[in-house]
Amino acid sequence: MPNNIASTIGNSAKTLADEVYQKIRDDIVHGHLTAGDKLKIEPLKKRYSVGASPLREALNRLSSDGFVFSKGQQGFNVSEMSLADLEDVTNVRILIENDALTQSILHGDDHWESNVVAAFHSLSKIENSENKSEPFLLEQRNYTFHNSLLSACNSKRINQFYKTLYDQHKRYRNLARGAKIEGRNLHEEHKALYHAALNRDIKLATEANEFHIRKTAEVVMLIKKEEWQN
Amino acid sequence: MPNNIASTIGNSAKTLADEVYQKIRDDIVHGHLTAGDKLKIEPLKKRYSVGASPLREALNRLSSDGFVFSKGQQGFNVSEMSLADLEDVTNVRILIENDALTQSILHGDDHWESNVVAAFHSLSKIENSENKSEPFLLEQRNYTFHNSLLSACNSKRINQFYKTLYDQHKRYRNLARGAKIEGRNLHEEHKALYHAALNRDIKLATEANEFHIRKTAEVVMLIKKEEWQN
DNA sequence: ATTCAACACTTTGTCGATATTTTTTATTAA
DNA sequence: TTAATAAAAAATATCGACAAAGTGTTGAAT
Repeated sequence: MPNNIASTIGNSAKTLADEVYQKIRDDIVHGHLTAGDKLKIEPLKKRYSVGASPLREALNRLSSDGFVFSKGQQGFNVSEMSLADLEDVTNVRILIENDALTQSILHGDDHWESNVVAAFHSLSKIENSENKSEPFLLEQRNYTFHNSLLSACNSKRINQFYKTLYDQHKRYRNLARGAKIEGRNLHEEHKALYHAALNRDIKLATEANEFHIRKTAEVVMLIKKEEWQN
Repeated sequence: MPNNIASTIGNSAKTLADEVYQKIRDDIVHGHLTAGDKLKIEPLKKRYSVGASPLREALNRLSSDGFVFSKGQQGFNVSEMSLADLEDVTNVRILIENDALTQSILHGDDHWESNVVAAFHSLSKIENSENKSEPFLLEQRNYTFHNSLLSACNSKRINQFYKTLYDQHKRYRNLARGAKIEGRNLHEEHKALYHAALNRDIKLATEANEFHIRKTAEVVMLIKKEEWQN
């Protein structure tokens, strides 16, 4: 019967390695640690206020996930970004997410439906408004919506892989933050996906999902084309 | 200019953590470490003759891959096996492998073809013979054949995920080793897959692949049915 | 300019100490 | 006896210091 705060608020007994794993992952996804950066142990110890052991454990997990790469005896680096890699994340994410979506549509019950409805409503509310002052909130509700759609997929592996792919894609998406996008209506894309899913139309829903993901990737490609000399 | 043996034979500068990762993974796949086993640090240090740091780093990577699970502050355990999990590996492996196979058939060149031909020939040679004295050799050539089929898939993520899924499936397959299988002709299944792939018939090839994988899973289910109370 | 050797830096791995947590055992009260 | 509680033991997670091994660099000699 431990009566510390963590055990009363949440249930998860997180280790330091878990925490620093999440922090570094976030920093990579949001670009605070940029592609190719060398991840030296000593500076990181100070930055995240942990010892070498949990740090190295976190870096090992991140390299399994593909956010970091380690080679021989040369330590760790933040994974590189490239056009080819963006294409890879995009294709694999579509494959995995469309499978999850299909499973969800097949197995989703009333509870699933109402979650989707609620998430879509929350997202619509700030998508429609002209007030773009809350990019964090928008990102959060965007994730909640997409996640609700897939939440009735009961494959442990698909769910885990999907989360990794979502964040890897988000890392690319963050490169294009603030870019002016011509002729794109995000809300309409979400709406199409939403209605197809609730109508249990697998073909339409997966097509809408693929379109949505590819569009996002295209925006990034357009902006980074020259930098990646393609 | 290091002149140790490793650098002359192979190229990869492996760390102790890399080595112990592979050893533990092999021991799990081959059942030397059985489902649910507690992986205590001290005994493992002696068993693999390494210190705690590389050991914990290996265990962390294995838990990312799903061979091991770690919860809160309760150390590491070998992942459990169950009917539901076998179904999950099977389904996800089919999804991933069929995508890889499709990509391979689309992009495979002459070199790919000749690799497939060679691997199939090697496999056939020992599959046809009555001599079952070499299960290790058979397993090796089986892997080489399947791998050659997928080798023209150029998605880094699919390739990595596929290897993990193959080993997780192999872990289940090993449960049924030596079981008498009625009415199954492995060679015919491989042959169908082989010809469809070389004929660039994606539909036929992926169907043959799915059939092959499901058949394997069925054998395991049949044997473990009661034990898993289904 | 190229080669080679000495140097510094980084990473990897080991070990031991410590705090925290979990599990087990023992004890007590009903 | 059973159940609840307290104490003891074991295991885990973490840190810091140090040794070993590898990498890269500098600079002199050819």
